Order: sequence, then C-alpha cells, then structure tokens
Amino acid sequence: MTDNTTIINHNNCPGQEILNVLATKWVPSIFKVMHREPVRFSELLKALPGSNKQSLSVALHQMEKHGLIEKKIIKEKPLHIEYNISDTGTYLLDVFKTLSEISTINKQKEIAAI
Amino acid sequence: MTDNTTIINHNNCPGQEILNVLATKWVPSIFKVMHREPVRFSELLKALPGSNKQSLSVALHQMEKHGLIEKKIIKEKPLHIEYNISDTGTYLLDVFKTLSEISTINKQKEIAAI
DNA sequence: ACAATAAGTCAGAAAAATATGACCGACAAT
DNA sequence: ATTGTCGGTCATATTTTTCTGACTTATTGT
Repeated sequence: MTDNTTIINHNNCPGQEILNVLATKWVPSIFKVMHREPVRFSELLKALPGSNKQSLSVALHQMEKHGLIEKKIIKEKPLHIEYNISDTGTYLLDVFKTLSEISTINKQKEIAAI
Repeated sequence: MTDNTTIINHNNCPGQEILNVLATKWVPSIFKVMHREPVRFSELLKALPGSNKQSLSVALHQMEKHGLIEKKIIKEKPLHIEYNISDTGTYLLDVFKTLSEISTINKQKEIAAI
C-alpha cells in the first residue's frame, strides 16, 4: 500500500492559538461591549448576564496576552482599571463581521435550496 | 447610581456559530490537510494522529453544514468519498494566515520587551 | 463464501472548559 | 471602626467537549 498521506501536527500553530482565544465563551461578547468605549471589570460583569468573574478574568488575561486589548490603570479620583480594545482587536472585529456575512450567505443558500 | 452599561445578548449572532465550528478541536488541521487536494475520511484519520473517527465525523458534518467543505461520492473503481475545500473554506484559510501573522507579530513584541 | 477496507454510528468514559461561592487586599465613605 | 465597592484569586462543582472501543452496512478482493 502506498501511503501518500503526510502526518501533520498543527499543535504549535500560532493562528490556532489566537483562534482558541477568540472562540472562548465570552470573548466575542467582551469585544463587542468594548467596541465603542473602554470598560471596567465590574461593568463587563453587569453587561454580560450569565457570565462570571472567573471566566471574564481568564478571558481578559488571554486577550491581553495576545495583544487584543490593553489594560490601563487610571490614576484619577476613584483610581480604577480600564480595558480597551487594541488595533489588532479592532481588526479582529472586522473578521467577526466577515464571518457573520459568510454565515448569512450560507443560510440564504439553504433557504433557496428548499 | 447611573447605570450606563447596556445588557447585551450575543447568543444568536451568526458569526459566533461559524467561529465555534472553526475553533472545534480538529477543524483547523482538517482545513490544512485539505488545502492542496481533496482527502478521504481514512486519510484524514491517518494524517492527524491523536484524532478519532467520532470527532472527525462531527467536524466534517459541521464544516459541510456551514459550506466550508464539499462532500463528493466518487463513482470510480473502488467507489469512495472525497471531501474538498469550498471557496468559502479557501477564504477562511486566508483568515487563519492573518491570525498567524498577528500572533507572530505579538510574540516578537514580547521578546523585544524582555 | 470469507475476509478486508471504507465510512461511518453509538453509548459510555475521560478530559477540558466554565461556573459557583468563599475569600482577599486596597481604597472610600459613614 | 465598620461597611461597601472594585478587581480580582482560589478550590471545588458542574457542564461541555472530546476520546475510546464496540458495532454496522456496503463494497471489493481472494
């Protein structure tokens, strides 16, 4: 038997890593909340019902680690922390938009096929 | 207290659905194997060590459902099934490539920061 | 007729992701 | 001094995803 298949290991593919972050449960929602203006941790928690501290904390760390958001300590009156979207993050929002379009086109095809 | 946070529910966002497919464990690898030429189920299984029938089967169905790949029954001598990437799928490979670039740039920044 | 391969399905087990609730340190207001 | 808020962490529980191994149907080779 001729084996023309190649064994491939994509475990340390850099794109995969970022994809895993993007597909983490609350990440797309966090992005969308932050889209227009920076948010604080407690605001996110309120804005995303069903979420929890733990998951948001992990998600924010991952997003920061991958350069999708930036964490800023605001040294004003009440001294607080603000998260805001980075340029990379803004670009990724465009990717989301494209994915939505693809998905929508596909659904129209399904309907047309009936 | 003035509540300036809006409660947002992104549950039925169409982009999210396709994102979930993309981030399913073996999907990116399947894409890459199929990138150049169509593959058969048993070839995928061999090409992706650590994978299993069940997961690949589910992944292929999801990918087909979302129009990322196409399934073809080849009525030649040994009569078999072939999966190949669709135009949408090819486009998504480009998205992966971009994600990889973003990730790589980010890692370089990390190194530079040391 | 018999065994082998391809392309799966199914139920249950194991592993990974997510959620819950208690707790903590810093700061502010009463 | 006590209470409350903010921005978390930690250990544990629950839920979801993924894997394993047995089984199936159709086709092909001997």
